[in-house]
Parts: sequence; C-alpha cells; structure tokens
Amino acid sequence: MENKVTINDIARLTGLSKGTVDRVLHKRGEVSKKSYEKVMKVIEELGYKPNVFASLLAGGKGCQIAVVLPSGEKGSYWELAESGIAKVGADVEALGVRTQLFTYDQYKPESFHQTCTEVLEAAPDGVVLAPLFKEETSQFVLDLEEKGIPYVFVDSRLESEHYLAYFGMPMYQSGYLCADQLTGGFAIGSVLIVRVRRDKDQQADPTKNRRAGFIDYMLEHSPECSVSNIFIDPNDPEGTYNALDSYFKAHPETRHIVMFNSRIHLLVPWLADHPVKGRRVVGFDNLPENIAALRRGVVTSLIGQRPDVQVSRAIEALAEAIVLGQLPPQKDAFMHMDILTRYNVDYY
Amino acid sequence: MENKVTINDIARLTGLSKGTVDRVLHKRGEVSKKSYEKVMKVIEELGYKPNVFASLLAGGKGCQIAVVLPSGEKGSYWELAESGIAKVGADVEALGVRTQLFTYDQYKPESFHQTCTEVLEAAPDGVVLAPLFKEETSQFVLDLEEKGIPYVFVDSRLESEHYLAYFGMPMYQSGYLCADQLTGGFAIGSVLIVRVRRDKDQQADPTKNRRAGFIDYMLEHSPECSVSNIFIDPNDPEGTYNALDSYFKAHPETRHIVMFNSRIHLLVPWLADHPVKGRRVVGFDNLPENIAALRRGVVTSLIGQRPDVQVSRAIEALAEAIVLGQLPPQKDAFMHMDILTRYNVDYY
DNA sequence: AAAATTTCCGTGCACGGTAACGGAAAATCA
DNA sequence: TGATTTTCCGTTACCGTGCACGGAAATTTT
Repeated sequence: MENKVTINDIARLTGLSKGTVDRVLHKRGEVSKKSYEKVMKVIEELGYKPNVFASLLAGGKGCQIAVVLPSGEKGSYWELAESGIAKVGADVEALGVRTQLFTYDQYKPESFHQTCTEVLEAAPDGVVLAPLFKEETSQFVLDLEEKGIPYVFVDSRLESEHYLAYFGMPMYQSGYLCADQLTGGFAIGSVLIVRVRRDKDQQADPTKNRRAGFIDYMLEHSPECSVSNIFIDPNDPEGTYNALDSYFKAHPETRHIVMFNSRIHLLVPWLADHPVKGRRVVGFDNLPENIAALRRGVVTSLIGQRPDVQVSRAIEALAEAIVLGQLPPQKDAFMHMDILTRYNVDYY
Repeated sequence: MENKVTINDIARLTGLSKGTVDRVLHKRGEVSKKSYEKVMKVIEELGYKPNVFASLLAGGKGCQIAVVLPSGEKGSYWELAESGIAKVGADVEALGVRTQLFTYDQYKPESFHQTCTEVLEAAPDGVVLAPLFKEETSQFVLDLEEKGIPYVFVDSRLESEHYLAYFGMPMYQSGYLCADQLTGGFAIGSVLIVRVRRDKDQQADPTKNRRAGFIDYMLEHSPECSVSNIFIDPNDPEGTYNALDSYFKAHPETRHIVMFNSRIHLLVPWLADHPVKGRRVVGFDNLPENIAALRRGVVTSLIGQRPDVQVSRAIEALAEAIVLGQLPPQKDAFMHMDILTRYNVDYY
C-alpha cells in the first residue's frame, strides 16, 4: 500500500540500474546529464517517495539535531525549555533521530558565538535555535544556510525568510490577554507593573511588546485606571521586598500587580506578608516556583507558553522534515497561551 | 547506537538458526520446549528489541487501529473528536499505522453494540474507544481482552483494569475551575445553571460530577450566592429563548450564567438580545459555534478539553505500544483544562 | 524393522535502499 | 593509433526480519 513505487521501478522504467538511480537521488554525481534528467522525470511523474524504513535499515545513520538554548539555571524558564528535549515522542526517536544540547550564556553574546561555532563543527542535520542576539544569530543563520542545514526557531525569531518553522508565543497578544486576566473584565483601581532593571547597553527588553499589548488593553477597556511601574533587582530579595513595601506605603489604593517576565515568584515573600482580599496578581510562565505561588493562592493566575512543548514540537517538525521530507503545515506556529489558575494547574 | 543485538546474534549464541528464533519471537509454534527456553533466556539477557525498520520492511503490514466514537453531527463535540484522527503526527503514520473510524448513535445502546461487532470483525491491532454505555462497553472490552487486542479510552473510562491508557478530563475539577472562572474570585450575585432536560431512563447525565465540583466551589467560596436551575430542550430554540426570558423576568437580579455541557451556544440568541454589563457566561468545549460566541463577546469564557487532542494522543500511544512495544508513561492522562477567552482563543 | 507421520529446525529469498567495487565506453593524452 | 585517464554505470553484498519450503530426526504406525 501507500507508495508502491520503488527505486527498482524507476530503474526499470529508465532502463538504468538502481545504483544509478540512487546516485541521482543522493546527488552524489557520476551520472551523465542525460540519465540524470531521465531519472528525475520519471521520479516526478510517479511521485516517488523513498521508503524510510529501508533507507534507515540500509544507511543506519539516522539524523542528528542540535538544540541551542541559553543555559538554564535550576527552576528557570530555560531549564523548562531544556526539558522539552526529553519529551519528543518515542516514534520520533524510533525514526533514528538523536538530539544534542548546546547552551550559551544568555548575557554574553560572545558565549553565543562560541556555541555557534561548536554547533557548526558538530555538523548536525538540523538545528533548533532560541535566538537572543540579533547580530550574532543572523551570522549563524547564514552559516547554516550555506551548509544547507535546516533550522527552526523557538521562543523568538529573526526576520530571516529561510527558517523552516517557528514555535513561539505572540508577545503583544499575551500582554493583552494578561490585562484581561488582571482586570477580570471589571473596571478596577490602579495597577502596578513590576519590572526588572536592566542595563541599557544590554540586549533589548524581550517583554516590550507584551507590555505594549497590556497598555493597549488598559487604554481601551479601563482608561480611568492608572498604571505605575517600579523596578527591582532580581538578585536582591531584600531590596525587592523593600521596594514593594515603600511603594504600597505611598500608594495604598493600588491593588493589582503584574510582571511581564517569568519572575513573578520574586514577589512571593512580600505578597505572603501582605495579603489583600480581592487583589489579583498575574505573571508569566509555569516555572516550578511560580506554580507553587499559584497553589498557595499568592498569585492569581499565570499565562504560560510551555517552552518545553515548543522545543519538542520544534524537534519533531525538524525530524519530519529531515527524515520524511515533510515540511511543517505552517511556518509560524504561535502556540497556546495557557491561562493557569490554582484550579487547573495540576493538569499542565 | 541503540540496540546492536540482532536476531542473528541470538541465533549464533543459542546455536540455533534465525528461523527458529523468529518462531519463538512470534509464538508460532513448531519449536521444542528446550530450544524455546534457551532462546528466551538469551533474549532476556541481551535485552533484545526487534528492529522496527527491518520488521516493517519485511512484514510490510503495519498496523490497523480502530477508533470508536459517537457519530458527530456537524459542529458537535464528537465531530471535533473525530478530527483528531487526522492530526496524528506524520511520524506515526510513517510507522505504518492506519486508522479506521467506527461510529455509533450516542443515544442507542444497540447501535453501539452493532458497531462493536463490526470492530471485532475487522480485527484491528488496537482500539481507541469513547465509551458511553457501561454494560455494553464492559462486554466489548472483555471480547477485546480475549482476542488480546489492546485498547485505550478517551473522554471517559470504565473501571476495568486492563485498558492501556486513558485520555480525558477530570470532570469534578472542571466544574470547580468553571465556578472560579464564573465568579472571577469575587463574591457575586446569584447564578443560573442552564441544563438540558433528559429522559431518566436514558443514560446517566455525563456532566454530573462537573456540576458537583461547581456546587462545591460555590459552597466554599460564595456560600451567600444562590444558584438556580432551568431546563431547556436543545432542539427547540424558541422554547429556549422563552425559558430564559421568563426566568430573567422573574429574577432580574441573577447575573451570571453557566452550562455544563458543550451547548452554551444555544443561549446566544437570547444573550445577544439582552446584553448586561458585567455578566459572565461560562460554558464548555471549543466547538466552532461556541468559539464564535466567545469572539462576539457573548460568552465570557470556555473551558476546553480538546477532544481532538485526546484522540490523536490516544492513537499515538496505542501505536507506540503496538509497533514499538513502549507502554505509555502514565496510564491515566488527565488532559489540560484550557481556559479560553476571546483573547487567547485564536491560538488554540 | 520398515514405513509413515509428526515434530522440529535450517536454508534461502524477499523487502527497498545504500554504497563500495570494478569494468566498459568515451575522452584525453602520447 | 595506441595508451591512459575520465566519465559513467551495472553488479553485488549487505542492513535485520518475516516466512515459505523442504528436509533431518524423532516418534508412531504397520
């Protein structure tokens, strides 16, 4: 059933041998132009697709996929992404696909560059890439294209036309959704945005678009609602605590709190000490610590994009493209924005 | 890489031929007890796993999976489930898995029984089953076990110990979650539950547990909030409209509305005619009509379990078990309860 | 004890594709 | 023109399993 057309059929119809047919299939030369075209024509007509099993059986090599991510500390967003590698379906593994993880320091462009050269040396059959640095990524992508190595973006992407697929979250919309969750659709008092202070010469703020979506929602639905910002240092718990304390001393009328990165858990100590009935606290990403906060009831809801799923789907898409020659149905796959509350988080 | 152990290795180590080894592997007799045990021992020791590619190549058959669902009218829940069949990964198909759909009338046990015999005649290698009738399902499952055909439940399940896996939604918790969505965590006025009238001798109400979860939440979080019920006939739009009309004439203070089955869209005509600021309307399942209502803003949120994903995951699990001999990591996979609002529905 | 069964097992081909090997034909060189 | 190199292609031996066929050995029948 399926594709009855075999390499032998083509050999017979072209009057050549399967050895020659195999040579044109794999473009390993030593074929006259005339024969080459004859074979290609018949392949086209019959819609020949090679039998994956036979190919794997004979060749045995399978394929190697490199996954390039920022190195994830324990409990971080990127560790979650990393765990997606282990979640690819058994059927993909059965197809002879192997994955190899390469990490880089998300704060050091030169570390990323270093990792890229390592990847190129490893010469994988495909690359899954979470890009953070524009310049360096453009260069890397050029190198990959030159070598004919297909690549898939996760989390964010470049404007490049040549990537095979992209799995990520629509940032602007996630901010919009977040605002809806925070306000519950009702008009409310003022809102506090807690942000992480970052050096200006560092990379651009990845949550910029998200914040924009949030602001737009508020302007449309609750124009009377005031929005304030404070900045904290993620490595200074005490400072964070004090920042919140002094802000709320000055603005006791502010009720709801939101953060646009995955660090909402940093607020837990202060929140736990200052419970307010009706306060809504919304953050992003299902990190273990965030989920714990959700369960405690300190955080109202989280908006999750499941980076692990992004990675595993990316690997699967890449594998299907390489091994089966099937392009992904859609190039840009914006993934679910999951709304997590304490009542459904157990099932994610 | 992987399993270097082949059938030839075993043949050599046992001093037998691969023909004999193959015979014990497939239990097709004609092997002396002594040889049988010798082979089994070596297989055990070396942890032999057959090469899927070679097997598929030689045998060619692949495997046949029967999917048994209630017949889904256009736009219905079960049609959504049906669509999951088309969504199994290309890699699973590449493994030589073919699926065949069998449907039955969800209101007629005898129709289910009829379908079951058809399935048994087709003698598939595995069965995905959405069971509605307890008695008949128990019998069917016994037949399957007798024939050694593995089966996976979706949507709901029997207490049977022998199913391979189950993909479904935790009903009680979904009701709990629903109540949280409806109230938004705030204390609110009274709530209306719209239910579908059904004959008592018909099957039991599949949403009973869900309702129980809802009620429990309300008792715990908003004991002062009154909950009323009305009943409608899904096939009588006019009657539905009038029922809502007369209820709300008598109880204008009731604001929020909930339905526990997938038919919240039946209320759209009335809701569209009677917009109330701050009213929350929550229903279940991402049917096209429900999603349309969500987009219009008539329905506040939906709780979705994506029956299509349940079906495709079930097929994949079954395929992996049959073809690769890999049991699913967890027997009971309670699937996500997705909270859908107009702001994230586009990404589901 | 010879013949007829039955039980058990080895051999060999097929599945579709890969790739090394070697040789014929064509092109280039002397 | 003969020798040499290049270009091109057919042959062949696998890869690991499935399975049909036929035959040796063990068992039962005459």
